This record gives sequence, structure tokens and C-alpha cells, in this order.
Amino acid sequence: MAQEEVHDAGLALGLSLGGGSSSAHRSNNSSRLTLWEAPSAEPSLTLSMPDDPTMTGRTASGGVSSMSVGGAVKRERAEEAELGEMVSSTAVVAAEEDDDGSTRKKLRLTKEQSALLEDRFKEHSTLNPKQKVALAKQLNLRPRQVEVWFQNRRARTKLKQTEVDCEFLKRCCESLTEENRRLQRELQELRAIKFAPPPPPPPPPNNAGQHPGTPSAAAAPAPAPPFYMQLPAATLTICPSCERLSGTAATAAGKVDPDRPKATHHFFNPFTHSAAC
DNA sequence: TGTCGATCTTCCGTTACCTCA
DNA sequence: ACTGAGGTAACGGAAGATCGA
Repeated sequence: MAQEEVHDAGLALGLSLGGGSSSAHRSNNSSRLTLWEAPSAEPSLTLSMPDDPTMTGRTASGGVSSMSVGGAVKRERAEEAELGEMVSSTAVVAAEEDDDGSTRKKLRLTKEQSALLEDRFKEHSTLNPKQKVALAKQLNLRPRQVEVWFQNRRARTKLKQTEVDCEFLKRCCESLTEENRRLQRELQELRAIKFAPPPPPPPPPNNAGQHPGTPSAAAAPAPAPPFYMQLPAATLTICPSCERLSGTAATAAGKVDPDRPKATHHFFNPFTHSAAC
């Protein structure tokens, strides 16, 4: 891929002076200077190897080179600058240079890091920049890594949900197919009755109630309602804003059976995942 | 007030690394 | 020891939103 094309050939070097001093550097908005309070009282010197993908385009002065490689990377540079290169060596596995300088070593998050990220994700699936930086600081990771983790986590959640929805639709489809077959059979039977010769004399009373045209009706138990009918279908309406089916219309009309459970279930629409409704 | 460019955020598809059976 | 599959960190690009000139 072209990712190596943007790697700064130079050795990225972040230098911060300790003793509680503040360092000033440029954020990604080059017209703005931000002050950063050094997190450590100790003088620190952080070196990153040239092929570290997260250091793309950074100049040796810790600023941002003129090479434009996309908003996310530029943003990350600024965020890292704000963090003052506080990332520990344990977090940065991706720094070994290969012979051709084209490797992309991969960080493996620790259990503690994953657990904390999961906790935060449960609270909110997105992070604002402040939260991101704070969390990165807490985890001893780069903000970009936290950001990427949340992106991938959202993608995994979505994929999982898609699988669940797919399974649900499959069952709906099977149920509808079976129901269709049943109705077709019933239709054929009704047609047969309509065009059949006059019925024989009425059957004995113990057979009362059995349909003359359905000899198997008494023997066969009543079929279970199809899968889709187990849903409160009568209360389903399509929400115009999100195209989901919902159960509000019948409820609003006051025609809902009080014994029936409230139709709070959001019928699945595979094409919209909006939670706005 | 409308337009334009820069920037940011998120999503998506993909790549590449790592682990494990 | 080798290998293929699966998981996932990381990437680049597109689209949409926001902001200042």
C-alpha cells in the first residue's frame, strides 16, 4: 500500500524539558499555539523510528511538516504533541525498522487496556476529543490508537448486529414461506369445495364443527402461529422518519388490547440503524 | 447572505500482523 | 516446523459537518 510513501524519512524526536515547565508548540491548526503542561517532572526524551506509521510527516522539531497526509494523521500529530510524547515503550511496539523499512508492527492491547476501553465504550460508543486525549493518557496510548480502537469497536458492534438481524430476517422468511404454503393449500381446498357436488347429508353430531372439505382438520392440531405473527403485528406501523416499524399508531388510537404486551419492540429494518426514533 | 476552502469526525473497505488450532 | 483461518490494530479515502474568510 501507499502508506509507506508518507513516512518521514527523518528521525522523529520529541523533547520536553521537565521541572514543571510548560512547552509551547503548534497544534494542527498552524495559526494557533497551544501550551502544554509537561506531565512529568523528569526531563524526557522520546525517540521514534522513521517507519513508525504514527509519526508520519513529523519534523525533527516536533512540529508538523508541510507534507499533507490526511486529516486524521495530522490531527494525531497535534494530539501527540499535546500529550508530549508520553507514550510508553510498552505501548509502542510498532517501532522496529525492517530492512526495507516497510513493516507495520502491531500493538497488542493489554487486558487492562482492553477492559477500560470496553467500559468506556459501554458508556458511549464515541468520544469527544477531550475524552479521547484523557483516555489515551490514562491508558498510556496515543489518542489516535484510542480513536482507532473505537472505530474498530463500532464496526465490530455493527457487524454483530447485522448478523443477528440477518438471522432474524432468515427466520421471518422461512416463516412467511411456510405460511404462504399453508394459505395456498387452504385456497385450493376452498376452491375444491366451491366447485364440488352438493355435500352429503350432515355428519353425526360428534363430528360437528369439522369442515367438510378438510378431512385432516380434526386430526391435525391447530398450527402454531407463524413466527412473524408472534410479533404484535397489528400494532406495527412504519415510522416515516426512520422507516422502522413501530407500535405507536394503534396505541394512540386506543385500540390496543390491554392484556397484550406493549409493542415496544422495534421491528428490524435492515437499512436503517438510526436510534433517533 | 451565499460561497469556498480548510479542517475535523466518522464510516467503510482494506491491509497486515499476530495467535492459535 | 509449517500453514491457513480468524481476530484485530492500523491505514487511506470518501462523505458530511463546521467554521472562518
